[in-house]
Amino acid sequence: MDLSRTQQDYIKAIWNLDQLDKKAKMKVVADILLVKPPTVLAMFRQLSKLGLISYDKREGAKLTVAGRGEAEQLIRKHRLIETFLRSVLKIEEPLLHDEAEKLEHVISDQLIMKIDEYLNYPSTDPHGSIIPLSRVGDIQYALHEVEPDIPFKIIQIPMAGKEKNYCIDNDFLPGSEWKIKNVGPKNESFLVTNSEVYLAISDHMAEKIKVTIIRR
Amino acid sequence: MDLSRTQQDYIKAIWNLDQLDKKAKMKVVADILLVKPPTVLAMFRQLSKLGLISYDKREGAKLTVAGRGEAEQLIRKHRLIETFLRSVLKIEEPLLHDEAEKLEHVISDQLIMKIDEYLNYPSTDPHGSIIPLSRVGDIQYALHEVEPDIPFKIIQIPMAGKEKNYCIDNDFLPGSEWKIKNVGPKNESFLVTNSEVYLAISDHMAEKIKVTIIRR
DNA sequence: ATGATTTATTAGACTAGTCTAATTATTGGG
DNA sequence: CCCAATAATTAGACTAGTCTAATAAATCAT
Repeated sequence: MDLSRTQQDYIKAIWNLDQLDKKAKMKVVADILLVKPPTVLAMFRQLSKLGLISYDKREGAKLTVAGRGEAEQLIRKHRLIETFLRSVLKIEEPLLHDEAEKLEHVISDQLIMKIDEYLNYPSTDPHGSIIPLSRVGDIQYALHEVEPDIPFKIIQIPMAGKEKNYCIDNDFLPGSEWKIKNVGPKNESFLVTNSEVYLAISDHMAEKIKVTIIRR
Repeated sequence: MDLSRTQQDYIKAIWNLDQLDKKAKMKVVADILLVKPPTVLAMFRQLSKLGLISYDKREGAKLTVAGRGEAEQLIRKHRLIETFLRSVLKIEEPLLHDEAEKLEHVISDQLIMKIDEYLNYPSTDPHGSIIPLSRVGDIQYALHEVEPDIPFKIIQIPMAGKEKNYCIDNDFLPGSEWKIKNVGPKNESFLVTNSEVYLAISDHMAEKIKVTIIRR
């Protein structure tokens, strides 16, 4: 969805309160995020408009399914980052938490995938908290965003003419599963394979092709 | 000094141009940072006011000593991060650069020290570029050499008698952090503050007091 | 050296996120 | 049940970073 750092902070605060069975009332959220109530109100309205929360004066803010998804991807990043910094660099609290708090907002899905892989897909963080699963599979990427060797499924190929025929001729079609084997030196082409054939895809095409990551 | 992410980007752009022996003209910087010239002008003025650059229409922007220090700390972080991500996670270009570009703005000095230690103090990054040395805390100045509004930490106060008591009574002690608020008309006294109290220090004392600049 | 092109500057406006001060709603204790 | 305390909301303003459109200055090519 692409939320601002600020929006992410509010979503997380609401999620955290929910975990504690507390209502995300305006005053409470304001105190947590060190802002004033009118600021929170403005942000609640913004997040409602985005379909991430519903807000009611007496119930406080509640995450929608979409909102919870966003929150859990952030929590996932936070906990993977803590696990990583702890295991590699032996970072301890409180630095551990503080750094994760900043890093979770800037580390990409791609890098988080690598970290997850490096840690061998841990299910809990250094505090024993559960690391939410990646929502990969729900998230759509353009083909050129996918890391080499990560298997993906094609969702959509909005092509026409010669390009379309090229895809059809090679069974490079929605529903089929491939992975990137190699990327050209200037990112100008992608060598993909379905473990039967190899196929070259130009950056121009790669940017338009929608895929989703496959979880095994 | 505590620059915004945006300010950091401008400082880095100017530093990079300087490395290529190119003048940091407005148009050029605008194109690099994907903004329009008036935006760059506004930022150049802001950075001049902060004492980080000097700007002249035909010469472009030039980093001051302070500005170059800031730039090099950023470059240092960038290169250490790239080295780290490469060596631990085997991240490759272009992801490597993109992530470092974001991480360098949020990773603390403390964490960078840990990374530096983990990597055993490397002198070059994966591309062979030299990693600038940390400057935090390494250069010692006499108090009277420090610029106004630059925060510093006291290292040593070789005083005795009344002068010593004056320092002790006012918590003006090694380890504490201050900055110069004002300098007397003939450089004969320095008004310093720790944002709680103000204190007058004579030039005679100022010449003996050893401090180090704090860069945050 | 002068007119055309490019670059720099000014003026004024917009957005996101924040604030304060004033007002309106809600709630909980006698 | 009423009123005082607390919470929510409105209105209006500020800052940092950005923009566009118009003007001024510099540079460059003949």
